[in-house]
Amino acid sequence: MSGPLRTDDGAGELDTAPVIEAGLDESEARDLAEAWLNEPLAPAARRLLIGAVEAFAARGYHATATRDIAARAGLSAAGVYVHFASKEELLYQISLIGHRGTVQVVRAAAARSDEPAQRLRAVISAITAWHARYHTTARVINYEMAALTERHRSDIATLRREIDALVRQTLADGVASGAFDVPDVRGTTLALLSLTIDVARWFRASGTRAPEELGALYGDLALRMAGHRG
Amino acid sequence: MSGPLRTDDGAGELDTAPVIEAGLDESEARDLAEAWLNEPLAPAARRLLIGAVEAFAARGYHATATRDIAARAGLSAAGVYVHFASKEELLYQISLIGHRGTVQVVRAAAARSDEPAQRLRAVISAITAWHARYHTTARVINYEMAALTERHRSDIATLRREIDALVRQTLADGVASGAFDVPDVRGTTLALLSLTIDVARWFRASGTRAPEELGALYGDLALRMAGHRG
DNA sequence: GACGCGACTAAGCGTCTGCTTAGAATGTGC
DNA sequence: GCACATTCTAAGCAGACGCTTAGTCGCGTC
Repeated sequence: MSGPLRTDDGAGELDTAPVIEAGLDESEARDLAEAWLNEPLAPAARRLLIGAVEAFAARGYHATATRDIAARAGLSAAGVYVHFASKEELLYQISLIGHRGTVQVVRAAAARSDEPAQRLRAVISAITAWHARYHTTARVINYEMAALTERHRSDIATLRREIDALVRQTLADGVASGAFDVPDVRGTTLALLSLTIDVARWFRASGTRAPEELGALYGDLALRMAGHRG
Repeated sequence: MSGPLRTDDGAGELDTAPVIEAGLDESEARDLAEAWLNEPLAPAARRLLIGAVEAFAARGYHATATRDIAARAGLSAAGVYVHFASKEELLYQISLIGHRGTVQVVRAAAARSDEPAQRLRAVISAITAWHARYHTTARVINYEMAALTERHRSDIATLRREIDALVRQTLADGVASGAFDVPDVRGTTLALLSLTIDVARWFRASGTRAPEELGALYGDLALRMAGHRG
């Protein structure tokens, strides 16, 4: 079986070991930059996804030619279509895998504490660090959604809604317990997620701030925005 | 003289009357959506810029054909090149006019008070409201910068640096006066601007929040992020 | 009413696009 | 050593792309 990936292949969920680094060299950094892609795939398909992420992030989906993606993966122009049904399917798979990774990171962070303040800090700093570490992937999945078909876009929207609901609930819990002071829970949720998503736009690996440092800063800012009494 | 707009035409600065609305009807809303474009231009050039903003915002720069922009302006495909030297020049003019408008709005807001807390609130809520009201334009000028030539991109970067410097200075002033508690001024400035820019990504005119309401919310959040003692 | 001039168009240039087709190469099972 | 499936490529199709060219149109000037 196998053949090119098409939408209706329902792939199961996988365990993602959280990636933690400290003082890594260049080849480790490169491995890490591709660690978002933890699905079991044919080597050529994996190379295509990685090449597509790099190209889409650098030039945008529409400005990227399938020939360029093929070349990055060491294939001829036609080689793409052995593994993926279309250029859009490539984008969809990147978006799906990327969003699944984010959701898992968010769930893991939320599981660390039931206390609203600790949970909010953990969740926001985890999303922030993910967007910083995998900023190329994050750029593609956050800014190229318009290039997806309507069907695919609504699949992705479902995953995004889970993250939104978790942050909103954490704020609401904190208000209920008296730990937070939030006059506009909906608007503040929007602002918090907005803050973390925009990291994908400006973050450069060459900058001075490590993903974890940025996560810590944003975790603190989130507590301030929530009016945390501490 | 005249002829197609090219980069080396140095156009002077203009006064932009701030646009304030309350209870507007549909045609007023449409006028308002185009109020970012307050330069004196030949009617066809104006229609081209407006059509280009709509098309670029909806589909992205690279996915937009010059034929589509021409059609929106009621011209033939070749008509574009009577007024603009290239598709990139069209993007650059949009970016330039848009950024000039933002800078003026920021300057006007900053001029309303010397007191750091009031100034921060005024500046952040003004940038936010601008990004919400002119969200189509804001989307183009914030997310299509990579499509500009290097020369044009660095022109735009100069305008953006002014906004960044003003916010950073306001935070630093507040820290110096004891009004703010900001452990990381550089990082908090980044977060504040990030918050306002991302409005362009998610804001829809059909949503429930008016630009000014969102500005007020974000102005309050900014004071919290700055650790304002109030 | 001839002239000049800027605004505009019909047609088309060379190139690039996503994707298909027909077939070669490679590896596996028996 | 033959059959089969899979991976891949060379070649190319039909259409779209940004932009140019040659020329028409309508208007203000004298």
